[in-house]
Amino acid sequence: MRPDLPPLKRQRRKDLRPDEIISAALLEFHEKGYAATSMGSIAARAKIARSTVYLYFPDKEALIRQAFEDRIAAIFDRVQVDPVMPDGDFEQVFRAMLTLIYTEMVGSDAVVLLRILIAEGARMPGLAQVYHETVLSRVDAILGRMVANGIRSGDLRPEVAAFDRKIIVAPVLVAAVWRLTFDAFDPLDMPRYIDGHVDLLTKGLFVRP
Amino acid sequence: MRPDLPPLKRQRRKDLRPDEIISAALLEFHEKGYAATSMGSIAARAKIARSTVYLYFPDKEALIRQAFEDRIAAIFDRVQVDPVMPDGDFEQVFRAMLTLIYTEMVGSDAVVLLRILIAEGARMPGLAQVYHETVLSRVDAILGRMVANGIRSGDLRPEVAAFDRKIIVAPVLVAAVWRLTFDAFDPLDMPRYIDGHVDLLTKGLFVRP
DNA sequence: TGCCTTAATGACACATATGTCATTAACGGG
DNA sequence: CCCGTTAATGACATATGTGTCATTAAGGCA
Repeated sequence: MRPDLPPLKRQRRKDLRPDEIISAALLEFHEKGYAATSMGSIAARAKIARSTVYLYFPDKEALIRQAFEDRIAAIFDRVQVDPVMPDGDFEQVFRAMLTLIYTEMVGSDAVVLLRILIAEGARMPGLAQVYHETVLSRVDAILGRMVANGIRSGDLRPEVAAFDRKIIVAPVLVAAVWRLTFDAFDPLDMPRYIDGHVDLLTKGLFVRP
Repeated sequence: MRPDLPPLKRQRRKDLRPDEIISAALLEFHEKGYAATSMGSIAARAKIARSTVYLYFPDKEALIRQAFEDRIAAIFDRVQVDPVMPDGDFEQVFRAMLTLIYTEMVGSDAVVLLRILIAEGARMPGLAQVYHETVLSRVDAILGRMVANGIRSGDLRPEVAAFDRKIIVAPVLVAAVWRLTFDAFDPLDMPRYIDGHVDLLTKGLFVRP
């Protein structure tokens, strides 16, 4: 807890408010869950009056909506800037891609969004659809291109083209969920986990017949 | 909506109440989520007065606790009765095991429990721990034995022993989450999904070098 | 049949959340 | 420096939920 910073000017403050509120909200959501979080506790966390929140967001759903848009956009910005996909060995390509997804998704504070999506997605179809369009289908498209390249270059088995590609990245989601739910009493060894994931992808479980 | 059945006797009714209430609760949880569901709506769904619920469960958490115990036990009962694990081809073993898990977990109405666990697990450590002990570690142990057998028989690569075995079944969890959240506008082709999963496990993505 | 046990109910007191609005006071321009 | 603008506030009216308890009535039993 750092000491109070010198107060900002009024106009500047107003510009920053929405983001301050969203950050406070995400912390609250993380601790209590979306449904169980009240506008009051969000305001308290942001150190403003409850009614002030309503100056910026009509209600809690608008708030979570904005949070999704902002944070997802931020992730894609970061990834876009730094698309380190080595050209060479296909195993390296997979490892790089997965490591990127692991750190961006599992590491960042945006995991809360994933939990909210799973918990409330069915009740907020808009959210689920936006997430599907902006994240999942994009990731799937990228994976699709990678797989196509791999098959063309002869590195990947042609049958892989028929895969539901969710299978390929499924362990990432499980890692995220695990950290949210079970990490306290059964922590995940991330490097080992990633190694296993890459190894499974490249070689499968079986000895060559 | 079937017509009202003849009312049961008083004593018999009392015995059945807890289960009736749990069923009603699971339906409500499914529709509105755990946190957003009130005791009132559960009672309404079960067609009893709200105060009657308190006759059987002290509060909502006790209710969800009981629901977990009952339904998980039921699943294990069903599986125990019918442990069809073919001895022969190891690919068949995996396919049988995965199909069983897929139908029991993804198919059954107990998926709601998974969603609740993800959504509220961090706030209800008891739940998460019970689930971890009764389901996850058991499944992991079974998988561990299968893998050990496979390595001994020479079917599986020895490196697989070092895997975090969550990786092997991760696609199951993703399928469950997908159906809860995105199935409405991007339905999952389950047979194709399972095929892909088995194929990935047995052969990996790569052509043999 | 008619009493007695007890499952079930409805009402009460209390707590917490929401959304609105008149009022306040901090800033920034003239 | 002071006044007008407006970001921020606190209080109000309303709604929804919780847990308890005295009362009711359904049904088992003599």
